[in-house]
Amino acid sequence: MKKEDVYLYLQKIPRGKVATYGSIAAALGSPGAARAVGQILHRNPDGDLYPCYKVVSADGRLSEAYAFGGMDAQRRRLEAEGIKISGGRVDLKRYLYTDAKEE
DNA sequence: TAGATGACTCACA
DNA sequence: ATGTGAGCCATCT
Repeated sequence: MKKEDVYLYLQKIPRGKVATYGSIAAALGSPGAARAVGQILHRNPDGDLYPCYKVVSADGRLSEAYAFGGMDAQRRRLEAEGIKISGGRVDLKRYLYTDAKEE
């Protein structure tokens, strides 16, 4: 799994949808590499170029350590796409996107 | 090159 | 519901 793949995957997520660290890792062929995805996003070179705000935890929770303004900025971006945030979480049942690559 | 770290996730108590 | 322990992978020291 390469960080480029993660960046590409992020750009493939349609507007109004989100993905979890685990789903991304799995879609890239490395289920269980959720941490690697986290690291890649953490070392993200350009948060404005890659929609890392569309990535949430397996429970739909946002990241407290979001590198570009924190969970607050992340929530605003998600809501801007029509995604409702309830209690700091999103409805994965409605917004989770998993139809990208599947190798 | 080896060891430690972390935007994770799952299982169990 | 909360706390702990283990597995996973890319990057940093």
